[in-house]
Amino acid sequence: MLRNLGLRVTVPRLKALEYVQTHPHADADAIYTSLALSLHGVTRQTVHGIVNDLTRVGVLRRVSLPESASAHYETRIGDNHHHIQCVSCGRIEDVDCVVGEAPCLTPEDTHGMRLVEASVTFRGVCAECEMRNMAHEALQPSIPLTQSHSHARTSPAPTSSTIQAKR
Amino acid sequence: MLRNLGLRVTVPRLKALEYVQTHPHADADAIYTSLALSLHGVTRQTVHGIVNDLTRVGVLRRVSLPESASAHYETRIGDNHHHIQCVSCGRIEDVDCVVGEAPCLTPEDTHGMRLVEASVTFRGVCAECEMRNMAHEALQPSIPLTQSHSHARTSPAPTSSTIQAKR
DNA sequence: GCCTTATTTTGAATTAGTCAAAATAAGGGA
DNA sequence: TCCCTTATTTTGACTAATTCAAAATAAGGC
Repeated sequence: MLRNLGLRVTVPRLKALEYVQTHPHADADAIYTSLALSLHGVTRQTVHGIVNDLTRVGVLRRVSLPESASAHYETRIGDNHHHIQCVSCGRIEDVDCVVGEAPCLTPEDTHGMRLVEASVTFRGVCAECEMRNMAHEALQPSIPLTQSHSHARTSPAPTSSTIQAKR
Repeated sequence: MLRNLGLRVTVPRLKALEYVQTHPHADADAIYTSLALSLHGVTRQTVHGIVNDLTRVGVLRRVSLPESASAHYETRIGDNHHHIQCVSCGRIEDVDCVVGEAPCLTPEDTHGMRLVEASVTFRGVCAECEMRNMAHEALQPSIPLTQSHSHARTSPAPTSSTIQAKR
């Protein structure tokens, strides 16, 4: 499978591929953690090398989402499907098909660029986070008038750091 | 303007805002470089604090694009416009949304999530890069059969590092 | 003009990822 | 099957983007 793409078949590559197949949208760190369990010497660099190679030959697809600092990988390629991500916990799901105005997917003005791809990312709030946020709001019914970034934090706001922590 | 959003009006904030207004899609580092010219003590942390605050109150919009490691900021908010980015040089342009309001597209299956927004990102190749790439192809007409990530690089491939270098 | 407290500054840490050289191992050819 | 070439992995250092926390500063309501 890898061989006729010009890549040698190695244990780390196969394990990484298997992991992404069973864990769609895994990031490099998750793959590393998984590989480290069975192989003793693997490092993050190895994983980065692998995902870069596999992405280049088209076995993996790299997905960058606004709520995640790290790139995610998936084996489902070829169908240009999209993603929906919870802005609160970072959960990612596939979206097979979108409905809406076609013009939204064909820009009127490309500013002289040749279009390669249109990727749609939906940002949402998953049921669990919605629930959790409601509970919080019940305790803090009104929006404070003043709030700063470093002090006077209103709540343990589920920012991207929370998302990272979920890994 | 900032005052009735619960934020104090400070010189760094005003300068940062002014810079983003005149330089749409600026990233934190570009803002920092600009501020450092006129203000002597500003640091990157200050800029991050500012853009975080201004984004939170809705004066700025944070834009994360696949080809850029860093976040970009813009003052054009409220109209739900999209972006097209050159995959080669990282240049970003606005693409107007025909619908104009938040979710201009909706997924067939939201996987139980409440939809917040559909962000559409177009990836393309700008005219200049197209030109440059053609010149390169003329020199290297065929794709090598085997290629690795660390050695045997085919060309100074315009990856994201190239984009970073543009800053 | 003072005082509270939001902002900025200072300094250190974290996360994601890259680069390069040395060691290892895949797999085509003898 | 063994050897040799060279792709891949390992080792180690490094960069970029961003965050965290405590101390110093300054906005703006009184």
